[in-house]
Amino acid sequence: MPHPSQDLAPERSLGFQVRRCHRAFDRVLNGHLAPAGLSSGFWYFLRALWQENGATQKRLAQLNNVTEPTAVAVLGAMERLGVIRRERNAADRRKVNVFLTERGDALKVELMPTAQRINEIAGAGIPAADIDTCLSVLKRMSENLTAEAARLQA
Amino acid sequence: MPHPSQDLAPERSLGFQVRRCHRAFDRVLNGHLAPAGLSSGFWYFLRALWQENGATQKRLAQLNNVTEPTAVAVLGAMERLGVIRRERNAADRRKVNVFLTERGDALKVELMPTAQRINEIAGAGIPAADIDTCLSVLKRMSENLTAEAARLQA
DNA sequence: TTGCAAAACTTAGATAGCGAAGTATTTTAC
DNA sequence: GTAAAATACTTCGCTATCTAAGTTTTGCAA
Repeated sequence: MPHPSQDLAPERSLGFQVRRCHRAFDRVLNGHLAPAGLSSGFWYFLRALWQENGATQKRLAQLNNVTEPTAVAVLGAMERLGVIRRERNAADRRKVNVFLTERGDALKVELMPTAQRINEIAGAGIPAADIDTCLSVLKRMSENLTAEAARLQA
Repeated sequence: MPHPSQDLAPERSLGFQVRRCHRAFDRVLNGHLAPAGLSSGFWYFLRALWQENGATQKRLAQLNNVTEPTAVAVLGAMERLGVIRRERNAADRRKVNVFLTERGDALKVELMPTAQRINEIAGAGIPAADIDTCLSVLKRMSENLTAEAARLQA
């Protein structure tokens, strides 16, 4: 029987620490993006588009690990701001392809160094091997939990 | 000079993997709580109250790593649902102490095993030593980023 | 002792995320 | 060749989160 206090210790809880770390990343990302008039939600879609310009909304949602309604909302805001352009696919009219505008493309040069800097700040003073371990644990946990979410759905 | 594709690889990005993992945790937590009529936002406040029943809202926000307006919103919903009770502090009338109701207290028995189960699912197949490393890296990153957020503020 | 600063909470308005349900288009199956 | 199923997107309504600004209460200092 574990000691009662262990049951509750958030320090030892993966869920708690992941959430806490996510909130910290999000705050810093927003803090760096706000001066440019951007919000953290844009970042992940921009990165996906720098890799796959012209991707469909569904594809972008997948790359980004968000649902389609979220993608619709964020991409709508991005379109209104003029960083992307949406184009109905001629061959399959169910699809919408998303393209960066000139302005959206230009943000890459501006934002990539910022993102790298944030990752550097986050990892400051941590051995590279430990960071690699952490990355692979996070990846495996995401997979485990995604499988569980699918199981719950069914 | 790193290879261009490395710049963008989300797999290697701490921010990306933390966010992805957080979303996965949140989905599974919601999936387990929804049948009980609860949402994931309640969980962290309930756990804090199981440890410090009667804490002030400010204290709960700190334990939970959220801002005070967030605490107000979530605790308001919890009060409407009848799992907590708010009481103006007599000695210092600026403070509001938050207490679990009988119902809120009873949720502990129901929910703690669920939370432990979710952490077990997340960590399935991962060596304990790697999980410990991950936990300490996450903690350190949170600290690094919180310091940076404070620096940005100033 | 009064007046100003700090503390704790609240309100207002915004963004990001979700599930459920709806629409239009394409594919599949008979 | 048409009906049903699947796909891609959208809409709707909700929760959680933030920042900025406002209120009330307390404490400190001239």
